[in-house]
Amino acid sequence: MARTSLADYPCSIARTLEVIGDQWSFLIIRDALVGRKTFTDFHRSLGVSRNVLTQRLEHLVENQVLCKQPTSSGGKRNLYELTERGKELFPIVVAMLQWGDKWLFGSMGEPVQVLDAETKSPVQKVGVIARDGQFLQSRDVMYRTGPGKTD
Amino acid sequence: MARTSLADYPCSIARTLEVIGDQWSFLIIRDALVGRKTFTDFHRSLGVSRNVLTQRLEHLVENQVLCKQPTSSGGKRNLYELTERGKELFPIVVAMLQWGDKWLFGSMGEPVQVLDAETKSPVQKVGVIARDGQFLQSRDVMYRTGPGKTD
DNA sequence: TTTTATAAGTTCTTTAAAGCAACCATTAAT
DNA sequence: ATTAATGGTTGCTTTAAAGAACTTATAAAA
Repeated sequence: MARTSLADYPCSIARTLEVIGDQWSFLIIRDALVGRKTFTDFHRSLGVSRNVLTQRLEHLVENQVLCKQPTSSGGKRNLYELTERGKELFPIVVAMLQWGDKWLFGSMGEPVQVLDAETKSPVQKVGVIARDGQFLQSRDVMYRTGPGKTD
Repeated sequence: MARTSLADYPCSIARTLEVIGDQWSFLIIRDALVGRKTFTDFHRSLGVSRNVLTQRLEHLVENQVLCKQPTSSGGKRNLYELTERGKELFPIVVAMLQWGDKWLFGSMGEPVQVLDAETKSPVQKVGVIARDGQFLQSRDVMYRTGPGKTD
């Protein structure tokens, strides 16, 4: 049967997953973050089937993560670029990258480094930081119902 | 056809997605982070079908994100708890939560707040931070091939 | 102590989606 | 003018997700 839609779950994580929570969407965003823009770029990079790629791009455009712009030359050719909303997925992508580096690449070291473009030094580890600047682990936090809680 | 396996992609993001990159795995981890441990807890919370849940739990155990412990009473009853590896997914989950709060909940405000348990104040926004402490956007970074790059 | 309920799966059927390949219409290069 | 590349679309096959029914074991209730 069809995958369950998470769009109406009263949970930001579930709703986020509804937008970007499949493998291809996520990898498209990764690709977009490093500058890929065309259908063929994505297709070659990912090895995803073309119909699925079409569908995913459409879905990301609908959800305003990407915007689709016809190229100057007109015709069918389009460019897919990250919107502001899409660009703000950046910390999630870097956090996943770092987690994979640490736990899935063992001794080889990371395949790609993320650097501050100005200073050329690697970025810090993405983490959850308290108001007072302390790094927090999952055991250091609690959860409270916020204003948008509906049920 | 079967979903393409990303396990051998030379990319930490792809490999991470192979471990946690479907909707249910992610939500299981969210649930585990807030303390849920049993099959039924997960099932009730997620509304996922039981066979799929079985499969996902197994996959997460295989990938050492969860560990499966028989309860003291013996029998079939198990507890699924996050390993260290699993707990380190915390920043990813919080980053997704915050993104969803900002972009998918509009005026209602966030449904759940994450607080520093000690001070009871909300945590900071998860972000990519440079060595010198500056918050970086996606346009502020560059990527470089690291030691683990194979092709 | 028999019945009932709950937990944790397993199995089966249906249906939707992923993968593959072939096809098509434009645009760009030769 | 011909060929190749781009950006898809269409149709087929296979797989996996959803849903419900069934199983076995433990715990609780009567």
